[in-house]
Amino acid sequence: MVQMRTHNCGQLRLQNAGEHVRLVGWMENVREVGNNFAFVILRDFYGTTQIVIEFEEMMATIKDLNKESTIAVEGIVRERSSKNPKLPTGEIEVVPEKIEVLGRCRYNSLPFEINRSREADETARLKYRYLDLRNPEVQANIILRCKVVSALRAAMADHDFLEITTPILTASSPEGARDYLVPARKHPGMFYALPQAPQQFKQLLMTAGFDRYFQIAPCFRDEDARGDRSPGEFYQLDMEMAFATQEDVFAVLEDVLPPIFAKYGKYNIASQAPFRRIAYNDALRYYGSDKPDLRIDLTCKDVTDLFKDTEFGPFQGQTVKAIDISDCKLTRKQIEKLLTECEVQSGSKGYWFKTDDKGEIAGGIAKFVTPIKDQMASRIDLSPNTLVVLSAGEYAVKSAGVQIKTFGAAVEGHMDKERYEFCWIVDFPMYEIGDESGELEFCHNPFSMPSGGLEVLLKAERGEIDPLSITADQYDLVCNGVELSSGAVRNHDPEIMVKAFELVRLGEEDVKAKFPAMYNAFCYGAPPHAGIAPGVDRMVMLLAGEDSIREIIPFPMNKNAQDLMMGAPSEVTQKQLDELHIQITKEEE
RNA sequence: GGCUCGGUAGCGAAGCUGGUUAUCGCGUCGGCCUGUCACGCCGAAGAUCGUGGGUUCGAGCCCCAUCCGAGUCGCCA
Repeated sequence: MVQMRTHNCGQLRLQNAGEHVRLVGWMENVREVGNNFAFVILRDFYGTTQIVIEFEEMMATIKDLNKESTIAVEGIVRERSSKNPKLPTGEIEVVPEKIEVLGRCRYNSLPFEINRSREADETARLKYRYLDLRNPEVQANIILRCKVVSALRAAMADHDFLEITTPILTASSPEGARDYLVPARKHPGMFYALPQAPQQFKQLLMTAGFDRYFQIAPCFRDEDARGDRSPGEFYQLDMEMAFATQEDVFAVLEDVLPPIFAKYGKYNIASQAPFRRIAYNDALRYYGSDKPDLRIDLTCKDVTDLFKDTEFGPFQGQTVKAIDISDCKLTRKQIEKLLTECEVQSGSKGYWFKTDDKGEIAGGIAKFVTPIKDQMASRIDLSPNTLVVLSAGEYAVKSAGVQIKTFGAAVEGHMDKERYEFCWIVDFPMYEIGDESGELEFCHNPFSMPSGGLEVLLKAERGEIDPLSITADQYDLVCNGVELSSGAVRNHDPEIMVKAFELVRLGEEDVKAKFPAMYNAFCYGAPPHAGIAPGVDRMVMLLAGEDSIREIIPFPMNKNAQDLMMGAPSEVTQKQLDELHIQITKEEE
């Protein structure tokens, strides 16, 4: 009985010299040196090993093969006469007695070069993802993902969480994103939906008496993609705890995440527990964003009152925010280029001035700042060589947020990239005035417990407080400016639920109609519970230091939610459609 | 759907103010080379410049339309 292999390609060392071995793998490269002399690089999952071809007969076998064919090599391990210290197996080589072809690569030109696949056109990479993934660099991200998922599972189990799977075919939910629908064969005209998150199931598990639940949960949302958002499907570390508070949830993740970030992250410095808590309103006030990047030391200051009597048109009667950036060596041209970048992203114009070597105000809108220099200096740092970037108007806050991230990354000395900075954003508003309706609406989701419970809602109902001032026990986990996760203390009390709905002109019937299972379940005695669901893909993306979420997904779809490799979505047969009682109507031209 | 950027041999790029034979690197094929390791040297093949129309004596380059891709906004509790 012949073994497929005795060793892998990353394994052999000098002490193996003289052993008879059998290796298998892909023929990565052939370096011919002389007539009947060549080096073949054999690659498998574990590494590469050099094979020396010294005879005519074997040379013929090799020459007959295209690169990336799979072969088996049987032979003797030998100490190299010229070693390569850069390679783990660089001290040895294998002298083959027999070479066997296992899987012929039928093409002598590949859609891209394996070891440079990351530079190739993304469409080609996705279509030939199985070749792209042969690149050890690309493979490394998937390996990292596996390790991180295992570590998360182990850590959650350590904290006494049970992994419980929840249905993939479920009911369409009226809240949130667009659902993926699945026609029900046995129920003409009816549909299942793929879950946007196991939200309701996990809350029902709490109601059922499970104390700590988690799941590496697939979630499906039919929304457009982004660099950090995969279209269609993604994974969450979904968790929920019964009889728990916000701080209980924080404590679990503050315990689970830092060691994993420290061990698997590209950068090995990660903030430790407790993570900073920043109120939603403060996050906007100081960072212009509800997902601040705390690696950046810049904050924005309100200078609206200083420009009360300004002659500068764009600032007249507007909110004005300023960001002071010390020790800035950017030229005028560079500053304006960055400002333009910010404008594209935030959709509103930015302004600037700076202080020169002597601390005099110069450049940009200097003319309008000089008269109020002293007041300005009491508000922000105006020491020499400080750049001040400003934004004004309705979107001043958001614009300032973009400016902080852009200039923070561009101006030297204001951002330590090589670390992971976590923070909790807390005290989210419960309600907001809807853009379209102009009326009070839920700000995020209606499952969250309003801080202060029923009492607060009643006060708002009686007009004693502004409903917009009500906050929810809801929180986001943010890392390096990336929203990793949203969570909340849930509203487990049917009475408070109905009252919360009444404030947005809905009532008990709406709650029952929208969330029948949960509403009914909560009427049988529910535990107070809280949870969160960090995005696994985004976490791995941060750990790998990648900018595109597709780099850490084994088989990603493209921006248009197509799987180019499998050819999905695709048309189906008429028979399939008939069974599902589905008729296709052609879109009119 | 809006905006921005892009599409040039199998792959990655260059291509000036429109000018005659469209460059360069990698890969492929052939030759040389017995210690390479991103091997080296010599040579060759390989391009409807995304597509369609227009301007022009002349278009990879300018104009119009259109397709495809990426980023971003909308959207995503």
